[in-house]
Amino acid sequence: MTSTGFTSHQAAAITGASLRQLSYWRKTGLVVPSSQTKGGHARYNFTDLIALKAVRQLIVSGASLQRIRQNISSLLRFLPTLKQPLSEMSLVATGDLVLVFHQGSAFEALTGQQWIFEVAQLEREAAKIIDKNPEPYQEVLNFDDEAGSSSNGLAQVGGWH
Amino acid sequence: MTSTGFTSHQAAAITGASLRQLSYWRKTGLVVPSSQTKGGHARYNFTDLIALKAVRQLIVSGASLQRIRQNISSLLRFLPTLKQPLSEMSLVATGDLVLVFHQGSAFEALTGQQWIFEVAQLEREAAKIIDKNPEPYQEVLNFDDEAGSSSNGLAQVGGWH
DNA sequence: ATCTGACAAGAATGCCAACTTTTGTCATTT
DNA sequence: AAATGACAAAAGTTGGCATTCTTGTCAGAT
Repeated sequence: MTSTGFTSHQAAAITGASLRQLSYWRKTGLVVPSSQTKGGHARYNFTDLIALKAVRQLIVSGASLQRIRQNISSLLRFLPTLKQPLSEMSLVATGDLVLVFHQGSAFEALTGQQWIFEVAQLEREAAKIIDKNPEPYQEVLNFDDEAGSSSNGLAQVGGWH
Repeated sequence: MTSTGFTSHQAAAITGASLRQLSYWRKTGLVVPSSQTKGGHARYNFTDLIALKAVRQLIVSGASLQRIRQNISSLLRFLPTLKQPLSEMSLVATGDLVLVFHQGSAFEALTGQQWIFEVAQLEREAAKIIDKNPEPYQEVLNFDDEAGSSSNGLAQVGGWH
């Protein structure tokens, strides 16, 4: 059985975390390497690296470890269950959460909750409302206004929380 | 000059906010309709609706108005400057910030800061490190491990903050 | 119809002090 | 080379209380 994986040094170099941090996160269970040598030395696999990088990025983004803890372990549980190739996945580590972008939709790493907002939705909503209550002023349907909205539709916000 | 735009009622119905909220947000400057009737009645344009929907979504996502204030006004300033059609844009309103997804990259609405993480980056980093420090254990480059990483690359976290 | 003003409940924020967590550094061990 | 242990500095959290912000509801004005 060859012991594959990244050493602490390598993981630190790749993810930008310090060895001390890796050690502490290991000890406190935030990110535990998926395997280790017979002598007890850490060996991180690539999924571990993803978690480490996410933690590192969250810290850089201003989150505290205690907040991060809520996300990362569930992210690690979340990743292996993904059917689609991870290559099409992006992680966005913001203030204090991790968003997983995958195949055109977004999930919140903590809950797996869907988070993306379909582009056409706000526009459709607007059109629907206008149909029901035709207003005295007529040009309401003309979205090509001074705000820069081009004719082919706009941004949209929506979703279900 | 025809007064185009959405009335308060319409804007409320489309975005899900209450009339009282629209009123308060108007009064406090969070989202001010871009025009109004001679009688002083609000007329929201589509860009305003985007902002309203974003605010609404942030509230639903658990953010407080006071946090939201930091984002929305800059979002409104941000939108009209976009050269690309807004149709290709998505907004993700998370905990307390707005991410603008546009043409494969992400911006934080407040600062316009780039936020997306290129897919190949973590993998490239890993390969680079391995090249420099060839390890005793050899299979480190084999990312097809039990964690579900498929052969065509993995997730990635990165970016510049 | 839509806005404004006024009252009140509920939520969020700021501040401060005690406490806990996180990280660096360095010495020691395996 | 890598992990562990110990000490200390820096940063983050908690709880309580006063203050401020948000929102609903309702009455009145345009």
